[in-house]
Amino acid sequence: MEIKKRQLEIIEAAGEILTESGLAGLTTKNLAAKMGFGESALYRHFKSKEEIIVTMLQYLAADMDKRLTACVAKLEDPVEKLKAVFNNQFDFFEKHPHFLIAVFSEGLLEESKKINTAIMQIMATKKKHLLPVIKQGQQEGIFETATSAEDLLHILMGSFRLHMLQWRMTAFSFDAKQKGNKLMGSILTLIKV
Amino acid sequence: MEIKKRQLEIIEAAGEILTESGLAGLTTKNLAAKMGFGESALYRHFKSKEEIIVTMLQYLAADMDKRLTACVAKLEDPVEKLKAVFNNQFDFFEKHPHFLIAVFSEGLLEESKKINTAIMQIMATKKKHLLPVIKQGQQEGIFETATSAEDLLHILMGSFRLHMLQWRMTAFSFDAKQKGNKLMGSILTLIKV
DNA sequence: TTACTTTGTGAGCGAACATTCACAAACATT
DNA sequence: AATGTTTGTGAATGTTCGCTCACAAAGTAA
Repeated sequence: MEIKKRQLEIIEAAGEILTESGLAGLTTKNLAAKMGFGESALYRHFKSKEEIIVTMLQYLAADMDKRLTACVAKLEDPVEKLKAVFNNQFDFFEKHPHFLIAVFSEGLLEESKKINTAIMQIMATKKKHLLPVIKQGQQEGIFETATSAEDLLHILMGSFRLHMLQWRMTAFSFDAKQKGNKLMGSILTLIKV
Repeated sequence: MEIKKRQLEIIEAAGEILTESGLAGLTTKNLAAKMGFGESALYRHFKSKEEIIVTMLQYLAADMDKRLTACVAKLEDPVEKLKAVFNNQFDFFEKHPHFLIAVFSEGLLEESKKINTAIMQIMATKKKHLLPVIKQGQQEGIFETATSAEDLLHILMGSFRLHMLQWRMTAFSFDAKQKGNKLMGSILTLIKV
């Protein structure tokens, strides 16, 4: 799946609309207006609105996969790895807040089968990177073993998601990176033995 | 705000549609069909579709407020209080899974100002009940004080929300109450001194 | 210059949307 | 039996939706 330059621009515009006006705001009319051309031009680059959304979610999953892989590879300590992963996420969303849809894609659930699959893929990608790190930490005796690795992951991801949601709901009115790193630091302290 | 019997039936039908078909599925046509009458009859009970959604969210907030108040009142121990609160929530959503929209209402964000306000109210209600209990636990030396009460609340609520999301995304395929109580128990153990 | 591909335009399609309105049962009150 | 209120019907409203199509610039390659 290669994404062309113009396609990426459209995807970014779609993300902006979703974040600032919700799903109801994402119409072909609005999207074309934001791109500065007519509605029909959209169909030169995508064959349907559904394809635009699916491509966006797939792009986000692939991008996250790349970022998190690089993030985890260069460190040894599990705690540092986790901190690096979340810091990377905060960085990304601070730079591209319109892609917060990647975190709140539940709003798109049940729109179509393909979209559902793409949403699942994003969550699976995150899990793929974090779970091994947590298990590593448990094996090295750094993290609590009374709670399963899955539950620890659940706590981390749930807290991260709620943090991002509050950031958006307050119209990005606080420093998501600083507050987020502090929060994730607290959690890591809690789950350390 | 008094809700009539027929209005409540409509609200429940709307919740069912939202949970099983998403926001796009909630049309006046579908809603009327589920109620077994024509579209125009809806407007005997509500003056707009927006009013239906807002009333639903307000009803959920009020109902939750009542339930959680009763829940917290009859217990002393903060740990037991929290367990009771979450157990009550699991019970409610097991009985009324179509009202899961109360937890995932972010999907409705930015649909309208009134809807946004109603969503905020639901989150504020939860917070109102849980935060004092956590603070009480900290004062009594039961919960960790290295992490702020707000952060502890954040972890609890974030984990709860993700749990409910996974339950829905897997089509209610596991026992949300049993698994949820286990998860919340783990978290409570983590934050105990 | 010619020919081809890419990317745009603008009018227009049928379908679905929320909402309204004149009207009719059903029901309760007198 | 007569009257008034609730709650339904079914057709129709205008609007917006995603999408198509015949056509035209603009860019590329021979």
